[in-house]
Amino acid sequence: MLRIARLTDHAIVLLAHMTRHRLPCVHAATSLADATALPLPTVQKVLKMLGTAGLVDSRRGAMGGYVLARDPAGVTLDAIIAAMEGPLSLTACASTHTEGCAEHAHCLVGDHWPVINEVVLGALRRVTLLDLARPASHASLRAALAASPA
Amino acid sequence: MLRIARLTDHAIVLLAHMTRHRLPCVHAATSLADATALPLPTVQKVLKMLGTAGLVDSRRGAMGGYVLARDPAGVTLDAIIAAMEGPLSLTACASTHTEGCAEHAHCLVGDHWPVINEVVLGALRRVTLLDLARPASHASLRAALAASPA
DNA sequence: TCGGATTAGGACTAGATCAGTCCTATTGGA
DNA sequence: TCCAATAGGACTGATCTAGTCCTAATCCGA
Repeated sequence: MLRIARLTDHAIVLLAHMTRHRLPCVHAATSLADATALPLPTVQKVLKMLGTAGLVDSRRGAMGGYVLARDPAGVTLDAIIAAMEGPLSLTACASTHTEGCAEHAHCLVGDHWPVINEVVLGALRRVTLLDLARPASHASLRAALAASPA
Repeated sequence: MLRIARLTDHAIVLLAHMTRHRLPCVHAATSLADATALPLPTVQKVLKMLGTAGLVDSRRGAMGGYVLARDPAGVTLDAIIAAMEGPLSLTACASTHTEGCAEHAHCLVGDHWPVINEVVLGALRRVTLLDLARPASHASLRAALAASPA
């Protein structure tokens, strides 16, 4: 467990596809749905969320569609997750560790969550969209991550 | 989001309490429920799961209860999460990346998940129960984690 | 030997969350 | 003016989770 939402997974697939096919620039939701074999309504929903988060730009009207808003090398995995699911917090305490946790008085552990949270976040921040879009051999990704001992 | 289950959070609170109060050795579920202000049935459920996973030992009968099965310094956060939620996998693809993912043919991203999964796992493996049980200032935890750049 | 204390194991229910779908309004180009 | 395409929101069905409860098994002490 501790898994990301499926919509987030879809978002990554879509963003990776847009990264690999940056030439036509504008991708209509329908063409993305075809290319990724995801249901169109779902693709539309995901793209809307990514647009709200500023990860993709949208163009309405005929010949409209979606474009990557930023350089794939600058888009980190944690940003994608945050766009789809809100800011990462392993527990309710992790972000704001005083409120939201009824047992805070008894829960001395709560003090540590923000730190742990930050460590996981750091791991996700080391992966960029460009890494994710690189097909097949993950030698490059592995190398990038090996820089810091896991 | 990307948060751990609440039962896992409870498990950590209980384990941390048992770590801090190792003198009486055997803790009855009732006394743990009192000490942590968690509902008794929930505490029982969590302890049962931790017992199955081998993190605590149980003694039935009068004067029975639960004891830590291992040295808190050797129990890592990822082991606790695994005990409560099964092995960590950020997506269905992450563990066994061929089956379980209907879109695998279109999803070139899937290749990267095991790597990312391992990085997050590594972060969680650096935190021990002893760290979590240490109250107040998380200087020690922060120091332990600072060993590897986040 | 008996009775009370305590865990083991499983089933069950109510609630929350999530994925997916659909509808209507808005926008832009031909 | 019409068609193509996104924007925004509401809605539903399915899935998962937390929490509760019940019965059986076990152990200690009187």
